[in-house]
Amino acid sequence: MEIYGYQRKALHSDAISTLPLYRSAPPLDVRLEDFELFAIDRLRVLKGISDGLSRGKKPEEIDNLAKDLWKANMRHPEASEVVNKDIISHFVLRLVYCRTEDLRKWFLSMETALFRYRFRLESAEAQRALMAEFDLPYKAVSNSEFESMKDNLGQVARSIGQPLTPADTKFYTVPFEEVPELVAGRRVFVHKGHAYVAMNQVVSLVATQFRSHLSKALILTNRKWTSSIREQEKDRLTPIVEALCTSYLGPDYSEPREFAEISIRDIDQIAMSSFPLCMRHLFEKLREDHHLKHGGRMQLGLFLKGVGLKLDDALAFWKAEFSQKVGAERFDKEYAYSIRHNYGREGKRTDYTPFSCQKIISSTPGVGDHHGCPYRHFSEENLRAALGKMRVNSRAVEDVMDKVRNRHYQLACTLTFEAVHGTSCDAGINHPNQYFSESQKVVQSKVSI
RNA sequence: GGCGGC
DNA sequence: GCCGCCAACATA
Ligand code: SF4
Repeated sequence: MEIYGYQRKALHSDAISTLPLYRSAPPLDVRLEDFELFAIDRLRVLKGISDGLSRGKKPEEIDNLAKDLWKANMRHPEASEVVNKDIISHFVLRLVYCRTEDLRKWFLSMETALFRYRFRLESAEAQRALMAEFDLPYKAVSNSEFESMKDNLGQVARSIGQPLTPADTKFYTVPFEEVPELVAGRRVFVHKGHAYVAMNQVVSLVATQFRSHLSKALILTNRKWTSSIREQEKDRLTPIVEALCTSYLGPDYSEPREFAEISIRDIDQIAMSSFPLCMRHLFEKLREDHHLKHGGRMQLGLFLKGVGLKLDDALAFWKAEFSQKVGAERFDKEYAYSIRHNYGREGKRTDYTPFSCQKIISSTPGVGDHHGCPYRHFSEENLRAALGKMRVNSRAVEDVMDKVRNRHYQLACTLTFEAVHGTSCDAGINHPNQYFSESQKVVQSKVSI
């Protein structure tokens, strides 16, 4: 419809698939209030996925999450309206999330994650139709062909750490020049000019397409919005869009508290994926010894507060460990007060800021202490071992050690961050909580590629 | 961990 | 032996 400057066209894939590609704008024969209701429902889904990602949930957990969220929010009493709701809600949210770089990025990631999950559920024919829409000329590998290639395919699969399971035998072929990265990385078997691409790889490629299309569309929408739509829809859509913008369901830093909550259940996953080495080490020692000395409790405790662990959860978390060592009653007596105090609930009621890198680096841990900065306070041997556990490749380890020798501990930490996440960190690391939130950003957008 | 109170 | 109170400080 010309409101969005798109032409209305039939969705080819509609006939067999319920997963739209959102390439054409929706017809507007919907009650105005439904625009908003639909959009809010979809927002709940995206927000839920976003939360799941930032809690370090694994891909299959995200799948389940997406499934539940979709079921819970995107129903419609009339079956025929389900697809409509899907499309309308998507386009309304485009208007809401097109306006800034950050909003676009968030929306893009969440929509892509959602798409990826839904794509996998489609039938083989529907998937092919969708791929055709994206000009991905893939051909399914027949059973007999698969059998004859089985050994070769299995070998490649094993070499990239994803051995074939009897259940998952879906492969596609494509002219090998279509997938240069996969070929270059030897992640696919190539035979007679054709690359044999596994289903999960196909999903990634399709998702990438989806992502890039949507990304461009969002930029376009942004322009149209500011230039014409906002004015044109002054009495209809615009108020709705504006209301949704300030909605409490927004992404990231718009809602510092509510959004960032971390629960005890997924704290281990998050520690693995996003804690800087100093905190990771404290965390592991705590789990191992069920105890930390004062300096460690301080450093880790405030950090966790900064990460979004609420007071009650913090108390439960520390108690669960400490009581194994000193007993619950002694925990209540000797440690609980101090935790509440750190959260600003006792005495002067100051909500203390977590320690910075400088503070940590200049601390002087004694024997039996586990706080401090590993780059500064670990022996070379221990540091190497620790970096190995974070799966930093040996090339990067040497770079890190080099910085350490020159006493550039924060730079060493930054290099570690970059090696672990495969992203550059131009800002540099100067606060553990900054490391954390920077890491979360990467983890979030990475999963949905 | 430090300081302080009984 | 019982207990209270304190420290911190990045940041888009
Ligand atoms: S540089 Fe900062 S964040 Fe990194 S380990 Fe040292 S103290 Fe922790």
